[in-house]
Amino acid sequence: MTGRPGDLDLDVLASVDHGTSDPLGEPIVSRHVGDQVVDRLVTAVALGVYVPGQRLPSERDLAPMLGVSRSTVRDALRTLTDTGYLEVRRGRNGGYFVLADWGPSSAEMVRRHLVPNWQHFEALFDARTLLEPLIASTAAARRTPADCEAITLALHAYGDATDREGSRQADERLHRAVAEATHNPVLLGLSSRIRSRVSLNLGAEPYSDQVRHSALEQHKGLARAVVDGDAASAAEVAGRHFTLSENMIRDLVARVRQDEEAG
Amino acid sequence: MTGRPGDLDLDVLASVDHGTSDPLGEPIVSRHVGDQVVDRLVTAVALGVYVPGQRLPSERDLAPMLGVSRSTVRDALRTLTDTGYLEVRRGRNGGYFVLADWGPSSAEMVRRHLVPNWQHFEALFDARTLLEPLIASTAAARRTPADCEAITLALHAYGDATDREGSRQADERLHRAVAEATHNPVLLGLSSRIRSRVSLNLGAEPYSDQVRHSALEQHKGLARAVVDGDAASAAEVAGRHFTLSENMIRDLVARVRQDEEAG
DNA sequence: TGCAAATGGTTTAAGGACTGGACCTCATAC
DNA sequence: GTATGAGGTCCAGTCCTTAAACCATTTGCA
Repeated sequence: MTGRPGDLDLDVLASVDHGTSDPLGEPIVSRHVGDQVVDRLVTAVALGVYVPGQRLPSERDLAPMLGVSRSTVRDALRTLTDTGYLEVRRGRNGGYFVLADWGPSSAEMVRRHLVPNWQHFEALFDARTLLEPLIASTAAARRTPADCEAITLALHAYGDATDREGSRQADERLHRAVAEATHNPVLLGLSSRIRSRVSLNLGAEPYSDQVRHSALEQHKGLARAVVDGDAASAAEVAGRHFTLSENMIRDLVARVRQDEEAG
Repeated sequence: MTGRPGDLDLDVLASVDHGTSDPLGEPIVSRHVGDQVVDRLVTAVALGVYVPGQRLPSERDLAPMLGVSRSTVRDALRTLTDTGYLEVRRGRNGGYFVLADWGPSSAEMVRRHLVPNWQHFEALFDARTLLEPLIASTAAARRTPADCEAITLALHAYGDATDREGSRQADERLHRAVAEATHNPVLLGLSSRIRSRVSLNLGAEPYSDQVRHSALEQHKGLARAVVDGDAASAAEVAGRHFTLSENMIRDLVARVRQDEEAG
């Protein structure tokens, strides 16, 4: 998040990575409060807390929510507006609105974010494909009746979703419900952060009726396995689910790269 | 790391946790550069990069290493000295020296850090007991000849270690070598951070000849399984290994708590 | 029709964190 | 005994952040 506008998020994994090699050695980058606000807002949108077209809370409301001054919030919102992620309207009923087009398959997005950081994403997807099965099986082993209810509700919401936005929100909600069933805050945070990292740079994963259909099936399978307490099956389904999504993104990037070489 | 001296590290998991619940809502805490320097230094010692009695690099050397000004480094070193983690000597051949006693079973340490944050540790140990088997089995599946060599060397170093400090360093090295064999930076960072979080608040895990003996056996088993490419066995050994260490710490805290109630 | 309200936009003063550099003090190796 | 390599002190300047007051624009509603 350090950097010129139009260049958000080169430090993919900054929060997940770092500390990897020896503790000294790597220079310290100061995390300005302003940058952190930008991060939070982007994450909120990435996770579907605010959907395209929706109005964010007003500057005066966000400031206390985030525990920073209004000026700082303004800076962050300004950055996001300049970058083209938000639109600002003045006057009563004005505010900052999430723009629709920082979406998924925009080839521009892929070219700007995915391709240059592809090795980060390789690592991220790989980790996800390893971690999510663990989370799923742990959830299956530990779920309570309340968890089962939440998972079931989320699953139904996913079935009911009609558009991409709805699907994304429901997807987030379901996976979150599963992660919550592990009753371990570390795993929950991990899963949540990985998911936001992914969707944050993708807007959303590739989407089509066919994809949605198989995702729905997998989600059903995942939910059932967790609710049934079948850890092995939960892990297996989760593995397939995230491998599928990994492959789709791989294809997407490959296509864009081909276009790049061709054009 | 925000806080009065003598109270380092109340935010266990801050880097592993956070982002858990909704992205807004939680107030932003500014991560001063100075605090980050403290973090790095503590981590470095926790991971055994600098051992008790050893001299840290001079202020003037640390500044460029960490990419901050000397004044900032001084602040951090000052904090650590005030807290009793470092000792400072002036004059030629002076410098900051790691003190011996912010070690392990110091009941004071346990009382001050472990007990008040016990729920964090529960979560942390739980996560570790879940994640390390995954890391071990992944390592077993992906290890290269070079990895095997590193693991074998680390194992020998562990066998050769005679004192607690040596054991700790060798332990760190072995587990790191295993994590490296996953060839996934996310997992490596995760494992590394969890380990530093643990040893950072413990100084070291409980230690005795008997413990050392069974740990050595487990380390041998782990190394063999990874080198042999036996993923299932690697996971199983890792699970037992970290469960053991979890239980030892649980006992330690239980004892201190009893003393507290009794005394 | 016009005023009140809600929202973004602007300005300013003050405090704090960091930087960078100059200079001082201390202990010891040579 | 002195040069050297450490920490200790001070300071001017920059940038970030806060806090608070006030301006400008739109819209709902009386």
